[in-house]
Amino acid sequence: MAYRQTENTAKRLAEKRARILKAARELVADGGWSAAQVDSVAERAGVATGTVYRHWAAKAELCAEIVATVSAREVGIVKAVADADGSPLEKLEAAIRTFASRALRGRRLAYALIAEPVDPEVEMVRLDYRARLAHCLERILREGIMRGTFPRLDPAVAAACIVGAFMEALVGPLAPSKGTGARADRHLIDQITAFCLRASVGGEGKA
Amino acid sequence: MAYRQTENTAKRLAEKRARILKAARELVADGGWSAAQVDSVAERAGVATGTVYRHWAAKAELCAEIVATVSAREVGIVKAVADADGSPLEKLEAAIRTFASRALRGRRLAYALIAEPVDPEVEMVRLDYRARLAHCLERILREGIMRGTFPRLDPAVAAACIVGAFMEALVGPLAPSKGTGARADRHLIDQITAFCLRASVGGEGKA
DNA sequence: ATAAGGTATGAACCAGGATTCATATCTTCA
DNA sequence: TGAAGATATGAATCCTGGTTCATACCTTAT
Repeated sequence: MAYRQTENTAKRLAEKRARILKAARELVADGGWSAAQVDSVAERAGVATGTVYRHWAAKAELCAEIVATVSAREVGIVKAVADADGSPLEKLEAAIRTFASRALRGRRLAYALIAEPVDPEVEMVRLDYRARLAHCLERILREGIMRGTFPRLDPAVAAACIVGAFMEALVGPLAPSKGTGARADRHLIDQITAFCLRASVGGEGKA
Repeated sequence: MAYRQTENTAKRLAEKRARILKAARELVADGGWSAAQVDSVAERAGVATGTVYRHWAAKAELCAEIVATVSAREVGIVKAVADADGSPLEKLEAAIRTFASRALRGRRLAYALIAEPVDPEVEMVRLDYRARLAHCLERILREGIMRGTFPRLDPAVAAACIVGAFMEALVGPLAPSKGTGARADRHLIDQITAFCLRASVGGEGKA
């Protein structure tokens, strides 16, 4: 035997992988999925086209990983909110506000992750994203129902409704080309939050 | 001159066009967009591939027309509800219930229209669909706000939220392969409706 | 009946982007 | 240093569906 992958090599490999992933994410983040062609990704990452296939068996897997990575981050943040102390009401509000304001910051990427057409394999990861998000909210809702803060609603359905509500209300303003200001963003976030809280609380929401 | 399109010919043309459109719609309705390849559509309609291009300049236009047609029907129904007599609250409830139950009937088609990936050009028509739907709801909300039934919410945002809420809550159960029963459907519709009403009314909703 | 001009056909063509793979380069280790 | 094994390269290839177009067929009006 005259070669055995050394630790260093492994590290270099990993770095290259990360570089490619990052390049792809950046391309998506400012040109949407269609900007992330394998050739462009490779070029931006400074590697040859074929190299990409040394790390992912197919482009769809690379894309799926992007969605998974980014969404894991977002879900993590929302989850942290859900796990923090505070009343269910406060947590619900914080979760929604946090998600919405982050989405409005990284508009193009958020749009790609939330609404832009992708191929089915990637779509599945996206659905999973929503499901995870909904799951976080569902936990908050359950807690609130037990404590009597929220009425007897089906927490699974309500959670899905909340996710849908803020994503849909966000999509328009997120859409590439639709420019908006900080003022409008704030208003939007307030309205979305208020809507979801009213829906969950059933009255005592801040209207 | 030895030929001028006669009334009869025009009618035949129109019929053929309709046949193609119908074939395409049916294919989408049970296999989703990917089942509606030009060749398959043509075959099902009993015409040659090229004939399709005599009626639409590109496939995307055909697809767009399908979305436009079907969604116009749905929007029409919701609009009728919005225009009927009744309190804003009743109308809002009726609109949501109607939409949801119809979607659950034509599951595959509804899924294709609501959630399945399509190419950008068609996507625009889909967004338009949602916008129209939102518009109907917005009118109801405005009326309710004026009458004091609903709190001071931004009707545009709230309408988007409602559309998003019910579509998202519907998508899971609509997804091809996910089988569900009439009982579950009813429960889902009730929950979605209750959610949206609470969000709009802010208290006196039926919980 | 037939010329003139629509309409239909479907096999061939094409575009665009994902994949491959023979070749070159780089790493390790005796 | 050099053989053996890994990795990287990127031009060539493949694939999938949409689109075209030369040809054949139908209608109409004389």
